[in-house]
Amino acid sequence: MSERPVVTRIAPSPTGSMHIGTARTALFNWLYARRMGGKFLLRVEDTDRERSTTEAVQVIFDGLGWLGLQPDAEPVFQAARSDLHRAAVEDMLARGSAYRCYMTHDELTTERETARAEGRVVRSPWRDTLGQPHGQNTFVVRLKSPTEGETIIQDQVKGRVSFQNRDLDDLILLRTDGTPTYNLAVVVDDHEMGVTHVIRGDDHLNNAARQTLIYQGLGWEVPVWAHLPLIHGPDGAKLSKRHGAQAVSEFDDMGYLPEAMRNYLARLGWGHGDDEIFSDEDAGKWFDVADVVGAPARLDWAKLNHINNHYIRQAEIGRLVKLITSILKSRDWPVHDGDEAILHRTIPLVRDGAKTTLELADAVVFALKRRPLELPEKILGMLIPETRERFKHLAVWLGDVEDWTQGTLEASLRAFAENQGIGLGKFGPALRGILSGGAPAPDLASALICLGKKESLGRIEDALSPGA
RNA sequence: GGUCCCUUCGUCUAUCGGUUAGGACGCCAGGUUUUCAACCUGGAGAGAGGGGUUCGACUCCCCUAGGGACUACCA
Repeated sequence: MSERPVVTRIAPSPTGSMHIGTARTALFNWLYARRMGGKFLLRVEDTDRERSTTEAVQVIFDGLGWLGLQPDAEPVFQAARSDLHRAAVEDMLARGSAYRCYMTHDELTTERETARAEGRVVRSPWRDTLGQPHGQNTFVVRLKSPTEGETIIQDQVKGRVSFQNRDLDDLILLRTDGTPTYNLAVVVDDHEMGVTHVIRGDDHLNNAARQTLIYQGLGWEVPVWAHLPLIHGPDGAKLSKRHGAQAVSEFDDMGYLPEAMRNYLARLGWGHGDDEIFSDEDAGKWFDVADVVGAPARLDWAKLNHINNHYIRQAEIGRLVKLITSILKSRDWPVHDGDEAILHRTIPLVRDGAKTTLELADAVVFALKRRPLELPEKILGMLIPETRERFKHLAVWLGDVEDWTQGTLEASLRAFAENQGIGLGKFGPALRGILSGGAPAPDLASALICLGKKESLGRIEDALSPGA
């Protein structure tokens, strides 16, 4: 289409939270820019000064940063560019593709009602009154859009979409206070920023027609459009709070890894053959907006969990140690100095079943407990005299194990069971209980490794001492 | 009301006129087993409905139904 290098952008407005749909739109823009060797830009649509606090803007930066979707240039702030927007309107006025409309609010309301009743679009009487002198000075500037013919959107996702121009009204470009409206600002900014591909939610598909008219009124080249279907909740309704999460930060809080989110979000509305788990590099090589599915996709927690589990298994242990430590601290769990080493050997042994880092944190607390452990009734109940006797032998038996490793410990435990003439099931549950204090714990050999020899024997000893 | 978009297993998708309609998640059954999980094996499960076009339609066209977006001097 265009010989220029590809430039994509994400243009969120600072609302105080970053919707997961916005995140996916950002991802697709980012991936497409990578695929085409182009640039991915960020524009903050902060023209609503009420909501656009610095905190709200920061939420966008944080969300993008967490997801690892860094823009390739400094962010652009829309509110700072109103001079540009106004200049563009002046130009349109000069070209005759825009006009001043002096309708009052009341007149507008009446016109809107009759227009609706007549099944047509709102029309301003000022549209064809050239250079009309007027007493009052309040006016808006409207786009003088064609009333015949049709406007075609060649959309990369939706295909060819046509609109009858008679159905498109003369939208307002400049308000009575002289500030630019959204549709105008978007067009001017995208043009100014050199955006070649507008990839955004399909709630803007209708706007694309109007914006095309603005481009034409300005004599500018229309960008390539790609309108992505929205993300819905598991029930098919628009994703909202009641579906569990909506904002990017919530996914972070729930223990999802950014790379898992990227992988999952990429698969939501897009596919590449049978590939399910893939790297950013692969996605960057494969992704094409033209391959995006046209229908809205539903958020599926089970699948997200599965992918997150995959990436938790892949993650570097040191990184997980940091993540888990901060989760524990946020839960007011007393993290001690030596705990980092414990986490380093515990995480690899318990991560396989963790769907989120929150679950990983749960899986790790048994190893972090301090002696003497408080044993729940259920475990105490298992410690009948016969079992206590057996654990005395076991303590000695394990005390003799020099090589405190998985294979050796497993063999040792089995040998002990055999030596006692019983099955592992006879004392395994009780042993796990006194080692973990009732908290979730992995298989016995793993649990022993997580705790280390000294701590393991200590916990057994505690359970056997009369005071326990 | 008007304009526009969407419709393959429960979910995400593959298929781009000719396939036993494939994969993944989930689910069910079995195996393994010291809890939970993980893991291994197997299984059930889909083209919204109706018309066309065609030798042949999930794929192209039309209608219906059902979802959704937009319809602000909000973005």
